[in-house]
Amino acid sequence: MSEAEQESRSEGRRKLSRGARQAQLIEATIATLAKQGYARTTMGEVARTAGLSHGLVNFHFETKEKLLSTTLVYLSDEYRESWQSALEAAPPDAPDQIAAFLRADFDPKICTPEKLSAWGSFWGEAQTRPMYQEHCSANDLYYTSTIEALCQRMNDEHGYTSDAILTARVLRVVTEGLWRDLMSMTEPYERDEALATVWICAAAFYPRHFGPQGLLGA
Amino acid sequence: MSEAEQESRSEGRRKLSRGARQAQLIEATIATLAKQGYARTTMGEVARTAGLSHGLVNFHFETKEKLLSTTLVYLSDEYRESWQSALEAAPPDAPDQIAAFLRADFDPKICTPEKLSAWGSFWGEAQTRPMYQEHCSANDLYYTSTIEALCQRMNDEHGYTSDAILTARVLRVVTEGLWRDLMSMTEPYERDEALATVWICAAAFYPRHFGPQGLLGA
Amino acid sequence: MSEAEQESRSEGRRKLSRGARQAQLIEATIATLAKQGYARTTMGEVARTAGLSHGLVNFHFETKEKLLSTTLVYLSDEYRESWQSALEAAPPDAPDQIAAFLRADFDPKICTPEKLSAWGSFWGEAQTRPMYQEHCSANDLYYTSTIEALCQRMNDEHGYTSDAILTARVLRVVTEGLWRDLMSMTEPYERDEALATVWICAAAFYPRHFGPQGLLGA
Amino acid sequence: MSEAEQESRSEGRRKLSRGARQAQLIEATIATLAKQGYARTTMGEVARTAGLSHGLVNFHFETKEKLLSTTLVYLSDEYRESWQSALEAAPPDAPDQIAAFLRADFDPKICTPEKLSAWGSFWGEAQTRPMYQEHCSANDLYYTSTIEALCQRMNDEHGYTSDAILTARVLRVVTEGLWRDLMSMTEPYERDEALATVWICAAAFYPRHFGPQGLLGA
DNA sequence: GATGAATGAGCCTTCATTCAT
DNA sequence: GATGAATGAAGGCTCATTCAT
Repeated sequence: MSEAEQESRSEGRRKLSRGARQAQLIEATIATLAKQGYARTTMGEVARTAGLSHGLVNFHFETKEKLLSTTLVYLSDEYRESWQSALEAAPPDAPDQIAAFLRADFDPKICTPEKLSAWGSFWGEAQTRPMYQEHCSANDLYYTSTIEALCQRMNDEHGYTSDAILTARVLRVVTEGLWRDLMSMTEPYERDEALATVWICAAAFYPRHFGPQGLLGA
Repeated sequence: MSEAEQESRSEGRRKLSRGARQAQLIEATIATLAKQGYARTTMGEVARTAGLSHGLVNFHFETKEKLLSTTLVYLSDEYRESWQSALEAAPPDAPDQIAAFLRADFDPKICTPEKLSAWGSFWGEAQTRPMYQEHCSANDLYYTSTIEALCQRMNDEHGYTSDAILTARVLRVVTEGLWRDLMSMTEPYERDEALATVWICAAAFYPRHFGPQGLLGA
Repeated sequence: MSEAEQESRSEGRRKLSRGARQAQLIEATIATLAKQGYARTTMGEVARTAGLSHGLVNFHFETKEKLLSTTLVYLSDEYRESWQSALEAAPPDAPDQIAAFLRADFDPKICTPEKLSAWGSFWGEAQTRPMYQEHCSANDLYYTSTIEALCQRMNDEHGYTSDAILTARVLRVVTEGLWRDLMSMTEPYERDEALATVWICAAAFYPRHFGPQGLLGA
Repeated sequence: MSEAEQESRSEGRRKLSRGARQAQLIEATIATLAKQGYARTTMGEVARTAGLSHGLVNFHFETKEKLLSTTLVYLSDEYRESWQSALEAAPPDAPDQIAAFLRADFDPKICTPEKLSAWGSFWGEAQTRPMYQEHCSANDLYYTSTIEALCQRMNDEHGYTSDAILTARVLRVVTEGLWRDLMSMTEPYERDEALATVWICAAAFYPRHFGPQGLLGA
């Protein structure tokens, strides 16, 4: 990105490879969605944000819908890759995996105000629902089944008894809800505090591991 | 609504009081937001949904923004009144109050797919944030401080020790997140299951009162 | 039209009934097709020709295609009505009917440079062929079968022997070809001379009736 | 064309002589005009049809207008050369010359659906009239004066009395009209039948030569 | 009050043309 | 010669808003 940015600031006329321009335009789309909202995200505004002509956006993406769906796929895949690699890097024990999961959701690379706002645009706009289903449901199902399996392992391997499906759902919606706070509040709390909030929730369900005495206690 | 509906079906030309027409148009706005999303909610579509003429919407609301902000205020106030009266009707003890609170959030009158979708439109659309702040922040602050006070009373009066602010936040964002599930899933679970989910969350924090053995156990 | 013209020249703001505005816009479309050709006939140009805003064209016709097809239907029906009433007004004998037919094709109301040019736009543009088929083939088939029947009657009732189908086709394409001359030549001959040309063609096939000695001789 | 086709199928990158590339692009332009019509004939579509890159069209023709006018000149000259060599190959007597003329108009090389459609695009499009005048009027005048002279010779040398100018015009517009039938009908008659039609027209004017008993009778 | 014709700003998209590579 | 990225004018269409009736 840094190269693309530098490029757009200095000249903007030089030719760039297809991939580099598309990445640049996806960045501009995320920024525009965050700043203007879905309804006011126009091709012209995206082009202006990128410092390019509006014709170029169509040259690379053909339609507005393709630009938006590509952006959504980009966000969705980046998010999946983030928590996947976090899980791989963490110890295999269920509590460690859940801890890595929660930390990944509030990773500074993923949990930026811009990206959260862009997510919010897609979530809120009824017309994007088919698009969302088409491009994100696989990732979302994967996410849900992964955390459900981990909650089940907390019961099987660590002696907890809460309903795994519902507990997993709570952990997921708390994360989403905290994201919504971060993106919509005029003066939101810090990412750290959001992580602390989901942590006390995990502690409520799994006190021996996430509570003050637990090894994973904040 | 029944009166308004009857009206629009039979004649649509009879003069109606200011208030009745406005209510009719707000209903139509909610329905349109839910069906089309924010970006495709046009004055014409609202008028068509209401079975009224194009110009009449402007006659009653002057601008699109006023129509939308009035609709938002309507939703926000209806919601506040719902949980307020639920609290008043419930026993004054903190656990009963919290239980009433949670039940009110999934009351069939409030928690309809249409209204949830309309909420989602306002939440997701960055451009509505100033409008949301202006019209809803008072209600939202009231909601937050009420539930925070109740969580504090759970500590003070019933011997729990969780952080009241964060616990209240968890209960709020779980509710919001479950709403989002209900509005966006193609085949969402039932309202009952959503209530059960927030309930096990409350049980995790307040096991003696919301857990299986508690008097309020589902 | 006179009222509409007067209207558009003086004010252009007064409201007009749906039908009157649509007629005015169809006139403007014909004029634009004649002046600019199909490819440069834009909604904006039609609106400018009519002295109205471009939004109004969409208000009345929704799409450019509907505007053009309505215009085509208008031309096609006007033409059919013209020759039909000419046939009705003429004596029933086959030569008189054919004579009336030919005269109708060069009637000053039908055979104006503007309308001929508009016809030419539809004929020449491959993309309008489906539209033409849909809206004009019935009228065209009616035209063809009528003149074929008359040519057959010339054989049956007046002792000629030429192939009725082919003769009818010659009369039709001569008319069309003369129209093309009138619309495309920089200095075309007069309508009278066009009529004289088709007449000597009829005389070649039916000399006793259309020739110099015939009662219908020019 | 075969060479150009082979070229574009195999490699498309090999350097080709200026003339060969231009011929290839003219063929592609004719094909595009026939398939898409004038209004939708774009540089990109021509390039795609030719299997070449976008920029190459501009490299060879500079502007769209030059591409189109070159194509028109190509068609016009090819047509003139066709009937000229037909006249040269035919006996010098006037009836033979006229017969050769008519046959040349429906020669399989000239009278293809694609070329007729391309002609139609130029005829119908008012904006091309200046271009047509500039590039084709000489050929057209030559055509007209040639056939008028032949009709005059039919009177002078073979005892007919019809008006030579008007008869020549009839023969010309019948040909043009038959072409229009061939290009626009969904299920047109065969080229043979078109030739038969113009033949009976000639027979009507010159029965002793083109009629059933005439030496040139079909 | 109520209707719907009328306006014009703004959007998405197409496309001729230019030009760096 | 040849490619394809890049530009910007222009077109079709939508829609909030105004206003005569």
